[in-house]
Amino acid sequence: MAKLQKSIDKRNALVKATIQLVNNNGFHATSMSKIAKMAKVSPATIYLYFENKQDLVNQTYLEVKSGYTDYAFANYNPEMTVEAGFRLIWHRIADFKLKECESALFLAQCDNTPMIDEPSRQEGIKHLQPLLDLWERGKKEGIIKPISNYLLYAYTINPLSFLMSAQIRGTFVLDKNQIEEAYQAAWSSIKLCN
Amino acid sequence: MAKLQKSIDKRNALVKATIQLVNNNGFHATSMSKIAKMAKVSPATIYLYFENKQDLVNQTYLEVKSGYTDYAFANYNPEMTVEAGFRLIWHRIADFKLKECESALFLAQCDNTPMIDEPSRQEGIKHLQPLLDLWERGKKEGIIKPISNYLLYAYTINPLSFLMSAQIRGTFVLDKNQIEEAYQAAWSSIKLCN
DNA sequence: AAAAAAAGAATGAACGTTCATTTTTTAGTA
DNA sequence: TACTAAAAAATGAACGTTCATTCTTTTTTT
Repeated sequence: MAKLQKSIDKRNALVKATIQLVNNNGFHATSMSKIAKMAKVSPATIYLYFENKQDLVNQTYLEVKSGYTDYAFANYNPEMTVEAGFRLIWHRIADFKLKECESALFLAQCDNTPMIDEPSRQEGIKHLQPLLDLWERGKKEGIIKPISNYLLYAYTINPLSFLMSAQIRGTFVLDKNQIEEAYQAAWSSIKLCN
Repeated sequence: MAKLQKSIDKRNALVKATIQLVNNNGFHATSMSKIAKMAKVSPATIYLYFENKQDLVNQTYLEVKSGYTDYAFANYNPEMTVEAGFRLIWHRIADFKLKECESALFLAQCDNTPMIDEPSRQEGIKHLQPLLDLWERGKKEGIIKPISNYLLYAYTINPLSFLMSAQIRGTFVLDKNQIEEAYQAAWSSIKLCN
């Protein structure tokens, strides 16, 4: 196998091991030696690919985050109507959170603890811009309530994180019907009509 | 000072130190000796009040959680109409999350990492029952959408956690107007009317 | 044969927890 | 009330372990 491919494989194994260990045991119980063992690599090898533990976690976060936003906007086109665009993006995000739950769970943990440093967190937020632009357009066109983007996010996208967690914890299953109900709840919370 | 009071004070200091350290540095960076130092106590003393670190964290979680639900339902009365009851509980929860943000931030971290063990987590959920009962009544009366309580929670209560985090991170401030906008978003996402 | 990648063993520091001792509180006696 | 002895509470130092990271050597690739 080519050297480069082997390197990529090893790096990916490390990133994947980090995600799985943090998901199952929490960041506090995820040590470098456990990551190394799960990735079938020497602890010392990690330091050929990452500066230190913080760097490993930051890079893992950014990789997962951009996988998420790439998926969310993959077939979005800014020419769409506001409602169609929102429906599309919302469903892509729902899809991602429910299918790629390993990634989604990891992001939920990162977003709620200080395990990620602030620069990486800021970097991760940038990728959501197309959705924010869509919302601004929706407000101008009088289709979406004229409220802060934080509110719009809190009431349409953030609930999906909670539902994903509940689903993983096994207390609840989101079927197709419920996803549609969730979409209706999201849309009715932000649409402007009477 | 009475012996009992002194004990209570010390226990409270330990619980408070745990909350503050976990909030500021994360669970992974919160050690027993740091907790002891912040509570102005010897590390050994912690073990007079708590079995071990996990027990300290579990107990802290349950204490904060019941403070939260006590506040939420303090002036709620099951005789109220569905809409009035919901409005009241929602505003109490919003109040708590924005004023007692130390507690709220701690709970948000607990709810998104495996730092709390499963029995304590289950215990913490029980206290929300009055809200679930209210929702069931609302569904029967045709006032609230006939959807899962998980969805109702995700779209009305959970967004407040996100807004609280954003506010603490300083990227956003929720004023009185915005709280009312948030309430309208929450209510319009679950109320039943064409 | 030289260079790069990977390894295991070793590092000091920090961890959660316990131990032996000291300090504080309590309760009984004068 | 003042004194004292037993009990309880609290301590700092020390325990064995594990941590993140580095060092030296071996293996693999060029």
